[in-house]
This record gives sequence, C-alpha cells and structure tokens, in this order.
Amino acid sequence: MPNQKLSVDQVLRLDNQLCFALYSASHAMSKAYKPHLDALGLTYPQYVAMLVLWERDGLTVSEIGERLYLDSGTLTPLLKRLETTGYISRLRDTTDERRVLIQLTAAGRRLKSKAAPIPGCMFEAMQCAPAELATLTRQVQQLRDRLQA
Amino acid sequence: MPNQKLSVDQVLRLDNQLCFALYSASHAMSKAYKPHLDALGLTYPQYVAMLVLWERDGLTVSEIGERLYLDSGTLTPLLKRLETTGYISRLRDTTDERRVLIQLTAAGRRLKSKAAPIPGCMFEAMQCAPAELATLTRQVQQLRDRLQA
DNA sequence: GGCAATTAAATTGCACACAATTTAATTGCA
DNA sequence: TGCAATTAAATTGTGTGCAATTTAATTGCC
Repeated sequence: MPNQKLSVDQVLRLDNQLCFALYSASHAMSKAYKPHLDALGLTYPQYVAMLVLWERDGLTVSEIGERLYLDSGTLTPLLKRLETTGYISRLRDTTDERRVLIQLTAAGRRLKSKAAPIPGCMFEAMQCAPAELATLTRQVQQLRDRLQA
Repeated sequence: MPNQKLSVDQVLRLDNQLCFALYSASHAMSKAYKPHLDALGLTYPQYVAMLVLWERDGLTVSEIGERLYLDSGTLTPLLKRLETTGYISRLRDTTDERRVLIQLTAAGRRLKSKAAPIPGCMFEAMQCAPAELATLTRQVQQLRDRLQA
C-alpha cells in the first residue's frame, strides 16, 4: 500500500475535503426541508429546537443549547421568535431567576403530529437504504464528537 | 428482516436524524478550522471561496457560486470583504459588463502556501483513517447531490 | 434595428451563528 | 455574613445564507 505524498493542489481541492462536503450537504438539507417547514411556520434551526422540546419539555435555554451545540446568542432570539409564533412560552425559573424555562404551548404540542410525516418525506428525498443511512448518521455524529474533543 | 413501524417519538428523535448530524458536524468543523483560519484572516466561507480560486483563477461570481452552491446575495458581500482584506480583486468583464471577474492578488496567491498545512492539521483533529475519510466524504457528497435533485 | 425576455450582480430584509461583553442572580468560602 | 467568583441569559457587532427584488447589460427574435 503506497503512502504517497499528496501535492498541495490535491490536499486543497474542494472536492477532496470532508469539511466542504458537510458544509454543502447541510445547506442542501436545509433547502430540502424548507417546503415542509414553511408549512409549519418554522425555520430549520427552529425545527431542531422543537425536536428537543418534543423529546423533553420545560428545559432551560442552556439545556437546549447543550443539546443543539448552540449558545444563548443564537438561541435567545430564535426562542423569542418561537414564542411570537405561539409554539413556546418563556418564563423565569422562580427557584433560580437566572434561568429561563422553555415550555411548549398547546399549539407547540399539537405541531408534533403535523411534523411526524417530515422524516419520512426526507427519507424519500435522500434515496438511501435505511442501514446505510443509520451508519452514515453514526459516522457523522462520531466525527462531530471527535472534532469537539 | 423485520420492517418495524417506527413510533413518532423514534422518527423525531434528534439523534436519529442525519440532518442534525450534518448540521452539528458542519458547525463543529467550522469551529475546528477557526484557529487556523484566524491566522490567515479568513472565515470558513471565505476559505472555501479561496479554495475555488486557488483551483482556477479569474472566475465570475456566478461560477464561484455554482462551485460553492451559494448565490450572489451571499457571495457579493463575502467577496467584497476578501477584496478589502487584499486577497482578491473584483473587476467588470469588459466583454460582458454584467459579469464581475474575481482575480487573486499576489497576496491571495501567496496565501495558498500558508493554507497548505491546514488540511493535515484537520486530518489529525478528525482522528479518522484515510480510507474511511475518503468514503465518508464521497457518501456525503452523493447525499448532497441527491438532495439537490 | 428594436424591443421583450433573459442573464448577472447587487441590494434588501430576515434569520441564524458566534465571539465578546454586559447584566443579574446565585454560590462558595474566608 | 459579606463579597468575590461563578453562572445564566441577554446584548452587541460582524459575517454569513437565502428569498425576493432591483438594476443594468445582453440576447433573441420579429
């Protein structure tokens, strides 16, 4: 197995770089979600915030941030928009006034069933065998975790 | 092989979704690049624009956009910043005044050799066998292409 | 040749991301 | 107990992304 030295041109080629594959695929994913999410009045980042709350309601801003790898600079305005839309409520934790608890509203809980068909639609669009999809997901998650270490 | 119906809770789980794996891995990648790119005075999107120009100089805004899957709304201000930094020049095509040609400056060309070590650094950070990395890159590219179809 | 349709960038408006700072509340420890 | 250190959100400023519109140049077709 020859361990050839790659040229500068080769290592810098856009199409040889995993970073750009992820960057462009992530944008393509958002665009593919858009028609489905428009129907729910959500952006993609708002959708993932709702996914977190559908899993577990009543989290703090920080807890949502840990789950999504986002900080308050991103989440505070995003959550305010979700509040304006009517899917969540934000209220200070009375036992610790520094914290803001995020609760789904009735409309926010109802939205879950409207969102339920979306993963299936996206599965169609991805044209990928379930096993391959699961493997790819796990590999990308592992890569993310290694990058954060 | 049982083809079990997945519950709504299961399909909506954040950690079961490739979209979120890509979204979070892409952000983790940008953060991992940041210290390297800060040293060059580039953001990650500016870096990929430079990668395109290092492959082929003198492209139009649209041609760069096709390569990066970005439109003029994103690229025009980004390229103006690269011009301000001194890595590129922007000038109207005299044969077709609608087009803007993007040329590397001497500083922009010199930057390529300073960027050359970055892919190796990132390879270290990813802790991934070369063959696995190549396969993963190809799979993510194929997914992106299928999402765009 | 002239004018409608098309094309290429730029612009506008909105929504992320994130670093850095600020504000306010809570903890910990001398 | 009191006050410094820490923690949680919010805020500020910069830089993407992208839809929609605008401006200007070119093409196509009668």
